[in-house]
Amino acid sequence: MKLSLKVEYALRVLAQLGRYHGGPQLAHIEDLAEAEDVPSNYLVQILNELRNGGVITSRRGKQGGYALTNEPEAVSLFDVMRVIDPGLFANEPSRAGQSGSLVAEALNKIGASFEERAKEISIRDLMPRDAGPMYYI
Amino acid sequence: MKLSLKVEYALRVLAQLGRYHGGPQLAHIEDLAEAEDVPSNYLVQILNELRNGGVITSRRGKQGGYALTNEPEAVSLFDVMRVIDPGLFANEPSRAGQSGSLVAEALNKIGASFEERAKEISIRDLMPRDAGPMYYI
DNA sequence: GCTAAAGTTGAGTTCTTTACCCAACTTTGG
DNA sequence: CCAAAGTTGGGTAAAGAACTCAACTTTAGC
Repeated sequence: MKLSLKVEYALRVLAQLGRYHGGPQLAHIEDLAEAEDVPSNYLVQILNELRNGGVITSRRGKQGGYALTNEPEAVSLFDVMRVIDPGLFANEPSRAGQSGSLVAEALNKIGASFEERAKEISIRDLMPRDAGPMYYI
Repeated sequence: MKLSLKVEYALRVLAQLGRYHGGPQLAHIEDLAEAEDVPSNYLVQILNELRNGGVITSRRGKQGGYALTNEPEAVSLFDVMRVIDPGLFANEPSRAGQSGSLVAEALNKIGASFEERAKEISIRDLMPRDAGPMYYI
């Protein structure tokens, strides 16, 4: 399942934001980058897309940072992938050639079950079970 | 489900070879390319990989051509994808970062159901139901 | 109001992969 | 022997992936 690094990065970072969820502090780019081992310069782009996609919110300035928009259990991997890698779900296979339509139909079936599965897993599932919300005192 | 054109081409051509299956004639590159609307220069490569992967057999010289190695119902889309686009199933997601392993686990689950579905569909499913074997008299 | 710490924006870069093309070679039936 | 087929290996243009960088804006707190 050739998924892009970008998607992996996004999911790891969202899992990390999940740990911050419920706590009083916003997460900083540099902290996220370090905790999840993602190049911070690249992470900037990813966080931007997640914000434009409504998955996270941000605050500028001192005491700024990032947070999940919704509860971790309300955000599926599908939601994230749709924002980060839209081509993953958008593109229809071509129906050219004599067998084009039957092939397209078969590939769509596979794609549908992929999509379905991605909808069943949430950001909550990427967080350690035992950990409650993280408070930094 | 971002699948490569190459995979689509391969499936269309195999569907076409399915139509030849049971008949006395071998399929020629040019005929396959035209029937399934695949660039013949590129198709050469694809057929080569399918042969090296054991999915099809070939004969050289005059009266040469290509044919399926096995019955169409015995070849799954998974078998084809594994040969044409090995990276699709081979690569493990990285476990770096604090959330790496949970993310990898989740992505593997999605990958597994993708793989499973691909195994359930065969070349036979890409052929028109009503058509028996094609005989060219 | 300054200032330093944050996020914001947009452009640029390097590397790999994809989707091809082409020419020279080998095999084989008639 | 020769023409029609597959075989092999090289090459290439365009796109995408994975970053990097610099200049800008916002905001808390003194």
